[in-house]
Amino acid sequence: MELSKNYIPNEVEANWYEHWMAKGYFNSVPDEREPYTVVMPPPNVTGVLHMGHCLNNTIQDILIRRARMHGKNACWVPGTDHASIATEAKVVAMLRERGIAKSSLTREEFLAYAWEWKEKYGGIILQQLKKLGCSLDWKRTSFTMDTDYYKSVLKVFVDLNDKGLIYRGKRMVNWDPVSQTALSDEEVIFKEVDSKLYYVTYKLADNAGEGITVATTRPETILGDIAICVNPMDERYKYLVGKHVIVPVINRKIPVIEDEYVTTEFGTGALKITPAHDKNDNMLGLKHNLKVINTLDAAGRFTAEDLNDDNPSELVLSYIGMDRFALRKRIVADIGELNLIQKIEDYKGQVGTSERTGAVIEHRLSLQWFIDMERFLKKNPEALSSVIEDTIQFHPAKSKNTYSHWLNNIKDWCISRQLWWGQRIPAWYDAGGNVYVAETEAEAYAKYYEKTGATGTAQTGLTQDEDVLDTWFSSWLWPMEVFKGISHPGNDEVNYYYPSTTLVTGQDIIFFWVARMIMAGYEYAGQPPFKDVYFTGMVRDKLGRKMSKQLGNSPDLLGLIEQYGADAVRFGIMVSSPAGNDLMFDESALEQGRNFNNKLWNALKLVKMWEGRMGNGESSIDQDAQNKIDHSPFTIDHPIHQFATDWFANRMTDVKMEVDGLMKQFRLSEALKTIYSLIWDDFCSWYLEWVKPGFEQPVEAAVYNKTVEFFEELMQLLHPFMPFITEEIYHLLKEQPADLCIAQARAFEAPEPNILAQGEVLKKVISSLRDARNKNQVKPKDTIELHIQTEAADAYKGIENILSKQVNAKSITFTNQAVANTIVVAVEKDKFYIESEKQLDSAALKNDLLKDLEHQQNFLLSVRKKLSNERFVQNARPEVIELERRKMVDAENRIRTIEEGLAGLN
RNA sequence: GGGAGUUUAGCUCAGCUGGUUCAGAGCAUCUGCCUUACAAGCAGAGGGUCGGCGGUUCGAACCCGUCAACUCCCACCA
Repeated sequence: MELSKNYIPNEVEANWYEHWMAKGYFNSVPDEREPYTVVMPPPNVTGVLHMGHCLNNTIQDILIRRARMHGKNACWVPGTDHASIATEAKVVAMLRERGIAKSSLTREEFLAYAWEWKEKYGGIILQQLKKLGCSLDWKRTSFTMDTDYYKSVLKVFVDLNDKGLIYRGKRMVNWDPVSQTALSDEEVIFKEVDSKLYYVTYKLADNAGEGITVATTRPETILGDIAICVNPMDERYKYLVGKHVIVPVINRKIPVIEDEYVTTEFGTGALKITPAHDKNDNMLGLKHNLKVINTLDAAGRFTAEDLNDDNPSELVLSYIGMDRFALRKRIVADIGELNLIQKIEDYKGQVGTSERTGAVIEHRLSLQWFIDMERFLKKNPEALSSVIEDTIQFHPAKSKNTYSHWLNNIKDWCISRQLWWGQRIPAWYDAGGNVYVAETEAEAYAKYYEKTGATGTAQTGLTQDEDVLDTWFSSWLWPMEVFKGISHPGNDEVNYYYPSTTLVTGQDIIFFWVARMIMAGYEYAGQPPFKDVYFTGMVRDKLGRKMSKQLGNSPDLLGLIEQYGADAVRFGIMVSSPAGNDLMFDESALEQGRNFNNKLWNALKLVKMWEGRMGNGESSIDQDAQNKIDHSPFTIDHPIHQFATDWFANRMTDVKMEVDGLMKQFRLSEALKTIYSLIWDDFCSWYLEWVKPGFEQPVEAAVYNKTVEFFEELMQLLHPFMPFITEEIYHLLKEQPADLCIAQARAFEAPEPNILAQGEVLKKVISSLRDARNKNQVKPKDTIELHIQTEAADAYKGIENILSKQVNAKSITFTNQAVANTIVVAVEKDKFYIESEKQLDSAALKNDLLKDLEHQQNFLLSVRKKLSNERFVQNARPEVIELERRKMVDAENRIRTIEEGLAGLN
């Protein structure tokens, strides 16, 4: 079979994915094996695959594939989140494009459009994950508005309500005037903006010649002012307390009150109170029993509905319908006309914006549903302790701080949203305003009848709450409800798969999602939803900037997969991905991945070449010796390739152990790098070169078989990271009884340290000799004669053939003394003399040796100094001292060698 | 304002319990090679006062103090 020059991923990848799917490898059903469960953080149903998803899902796939290959029943559940605000916004935009206003539709009509949209575009992102190779159990694909899921959300709402953990109340909430809904505190993002601080004077009601000046960033709210507040300690304003002032433009008469809340240092020390539009003002308003005058409607436009008592002027009436920002400008101008603006300062302030729409949020007094978080936590103290005590392990652990800080300062969770797309709140109201919370309308009526004594079947008299629930109020049930643990509690699936094993998610949703899943887990399952949480950082561009549409710096992931192959993309993102830290994405990492693919491909080509010309002679590998604990391969009696195969077998085991350790610690990036280096350096650069037969020479059958076996194992080790090419090579290597995807890792014994050490010495000897050749301009093609001065000549005879091949020596001889006019190389205690036909530049050689000599002498000096330090000898551990002694001896030997070399140079 | 983190080669980062010749890797750079698996490659090399200062210790990239720079999270002094 002819293999192409380079590896071409595209076709291979699609075929393998199809094959795996056809074989049903990704489908999990409960069995006697230990489960390894991962629930995918459900992306927004409207989402498109981006680098963050790529990182996140690659990590999950690595964990899942590795678990699948290590005897676990691996189950990775895909799905999407209905994302009420984001999706509703998209649907509204789509309707607008079609010339349809949301307001012209009924709820049912709108939802029909929304579902239509969902069916059409929802789940594109899941399809894209297939391109990345994600081994998801597609049969389990879930959606947070699936019928059962929907019911489970209502069930939880009703349950929490029955338990008294939910309440409805008129509170100041974060209001998004664009999507016109309330938001939870977590959905508000504060941004620093340049704004102005306006100093506005309010004249005294009984003395227009005098006034009090306040500083405000929001002059448009002046029309809702109900008091001026000063600090009781503030001598400047003492005399004004109790008097009245006139609100500019609206001419409302309001009192000057006092409260310690006011800071004397800020602005003028006088604060205007607008209880309808500011959280703190609202708090003060409640405290001082002030009236609330609302001046903005749901869309953030001026409304005069509350101003009837003020007999608003034509001017004020002309503001009606004006947007808050336009109104600000207008009012500043109008107050300016009245000469009541003292000054305007530049001011940097924090402004809350909506996480979903970016709109500047308003504070708005409205009737909303809340969860009483403090009580919830009191009932479920494990939500905090499990993380602190590592029942749930966070990786990196530093996230524990963030987590516990949030829980310790928890605020009530506003769970109602003034939207249509989502789970409609299962609360019904009668004409008297009484509320009936029930899972179904029928049950609500039952309660209604019971309470009111009304009879009949006519089911009228109740109206359902118009609002839906916060998206996170459904996703916090995700790890349970994907196995129907809420809708069908105690079923076999949830019993088997829950708690899930590992959650992989972004640091940014630790409060939104992770914390709440943990809380729900304890409340509804009495168990944490997962054992480990791996937090990924944010993917940034190579300049460290966030990826954003505006900057145009977010790469087209599918394009990258097309260009480099999915394996290369996976490699690229993982190799540059330190756990828990942000990742600077650089396309050059993908190139590295592609090059790695190619390297693997070429190693395959080499091995396949041997297949055709395998020697039929006696094996030079003693198969039995592989199993014996006889690791003195430097011995002459051993066949010529014994050392190479023995060494690599041990080296591979060594790496497997290391990788096991790294994976346990979730150090995936390092695990990958370790495997990469095992394959590229140890396998390709060393092992294959060592056993590679000369040009057109046959290869020993035993070496060939060993090599194929090694190659298979390497593919197995790498498969979770780069599933496609490994499966491809695995099958091209030889006829396989099964697929790599489900191949089970073999048990292995700890490697033999001696042979590993010998391998390292051999590498070092080869590198040093090559370096010496290089430095002395001995061309690669020029052969040399190598003389070795060693006490272990026998040992070198076992690897003579490797050595001579690797340094292009036509002869190797052993000697007891320095060889004149040669290049001297010292490795450990052994000396190597390179004899070459090339004229040696003895001056340069001498120079190099002198430099080395100086370095060694300095080193020796420092070691001797250390050893002569009594306190060191007294305090240091014996092995440390022994080590220093050895260093000293080594250095002395080297110095002697160098001196001999110098002498030989005449 | 509070808290957490980071600072090691030109860049991105490892460096776990203070002690191997420990100052590392990848990328980039330089030198030499089109050597029949691979130029998307091979063989080598150079490059760092481990942010500054002080301390603990026989010994510090690592522990402590302090200063500096940067990052993130939390918190609406209008």
